[in-house]
Amino acid sequence: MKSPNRQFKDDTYEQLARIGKALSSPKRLELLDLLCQSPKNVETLANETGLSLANTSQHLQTLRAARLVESEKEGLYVMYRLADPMVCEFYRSIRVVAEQRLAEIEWIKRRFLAGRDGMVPVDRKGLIERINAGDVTVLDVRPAEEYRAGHIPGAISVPLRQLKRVLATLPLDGEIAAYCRGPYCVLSVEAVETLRKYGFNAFRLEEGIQDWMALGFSIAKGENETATHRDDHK
Amino acid sequence: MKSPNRQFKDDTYEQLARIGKALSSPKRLELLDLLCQSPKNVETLANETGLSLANTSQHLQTLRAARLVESEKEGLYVMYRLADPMVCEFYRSIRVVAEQRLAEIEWIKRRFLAGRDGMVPVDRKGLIERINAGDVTVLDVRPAEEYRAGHIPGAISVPLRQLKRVLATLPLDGEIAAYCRGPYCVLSVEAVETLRKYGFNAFRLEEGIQDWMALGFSIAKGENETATHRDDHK
DNA sequence: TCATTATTCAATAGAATAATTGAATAATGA
DNA sequence: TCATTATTCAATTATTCTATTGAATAATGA
Repeated sequence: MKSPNRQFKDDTYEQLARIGKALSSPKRLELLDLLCQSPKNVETLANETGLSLANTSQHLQTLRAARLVESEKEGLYVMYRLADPMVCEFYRSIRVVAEQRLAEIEWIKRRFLAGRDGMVPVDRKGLIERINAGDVTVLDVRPAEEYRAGHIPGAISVPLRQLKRVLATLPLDGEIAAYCRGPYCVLSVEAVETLRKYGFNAFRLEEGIQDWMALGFSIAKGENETATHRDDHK
Repeated sequence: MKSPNRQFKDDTYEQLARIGKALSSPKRLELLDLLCQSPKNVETLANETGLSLANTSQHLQTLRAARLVESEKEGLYVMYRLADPMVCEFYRSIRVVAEQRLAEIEWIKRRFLAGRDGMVPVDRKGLIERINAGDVTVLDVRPAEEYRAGHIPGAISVPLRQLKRVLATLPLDGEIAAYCRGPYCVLSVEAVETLRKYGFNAFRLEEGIQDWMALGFSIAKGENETATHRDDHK
């Protein structure tokens, strides 16, 4: 009964909606956010998101059906990764649109940071300049694996759990910036709280590695520089 | 029971998902596509999409709830428009991701164009160059209103229904390119079919005005140049 | 004022989606 | 081979979404 024109449009927009549907669940967006950092197995993703294993698996399969992620069996684990770096850019563009259009996001952020010591709104532009100039010690407080997959050049990998252990090696006189996965990740907030408690002059860098790239800066990949850094301070 | 961290994340991704949900329905994507061309009232949108009025209204309200579109009462009509030009860019980015990731879209396109005369795969790059050089007569076959809201510089507004009426004014010896709303719009396909039937050397330009802008080219706005053009040929 | 037109609202039924549970599968190493 | 571990599958329930219908609202002009 449908005209061929109508059929063509229906079929086509139906395909576009596959992408939209994949992005219509908060948990799937969180999974994408995590996968933008580095490939991960199902259990890791389940732990990070607070979803059950079966549920995580189902969401991942939905994302895979929309061809936004791919999976590969590696030994006993199934590793999920973005199907294409463009997916990460696209996720970022949703984030940007949402932040521009939905004032609620700003409120939620404020409410969360209010009372938290990591808060203090920083002159971000100045901070980024000082970081690029190498005037600031930069800590990458994500899991080491994510650091390896890509980090801000010169940043030191200090997964949050190890922070207390390396406090002694950090400069008490200079500035310290901590960053993590991006604006919705709270690792850096906690890192800054700890650092301040111990008297460091620490700030949170809201930008994650993807934002850093989007700002046009280069990134570094590969091994943890923690050890090296520790040696420097021995 | 939830930790503040978890609550923050849940709240935030819930907001992002508002955008995703808005994009999870084929019909809403089609509505966005149409609104990227120019503001429109509910009835026009209902006719273009084949939705009932009430249903169209509901979908539009969903889009408005996600702050992707805005509405304003103008006399007896309610005009809907994009809330921000960035929404159009964002819609385009979904389209690009979908076309890159979902091979199905290419199949659907091929299936539709197979047997249609508008098909003939054109050397698009060459065509665009010739258009920019002014070597091609370019027809904008969308409704006049959309032409007014923005068109390819030098293009002539010939809404599809008026095509037969202006055939006599078109050059039989040169090339003619027809474009419309973009790759999922079939106005230009029909225009090219008609033009060829009457012996013109006509091609379809798949790019819509948004794609044209994304290619870095300028656009023109304002009045219909049809009359002027007709005068040229009198 | 009343009739007309464009749009929205409200209620409903059917379809699709998400989370949960427990069972099934597949790779690994004992 | 068997037990273990990681993941997926299948079935169920609760929830949310979509399309439809008919009534309600709001602006317009007779």
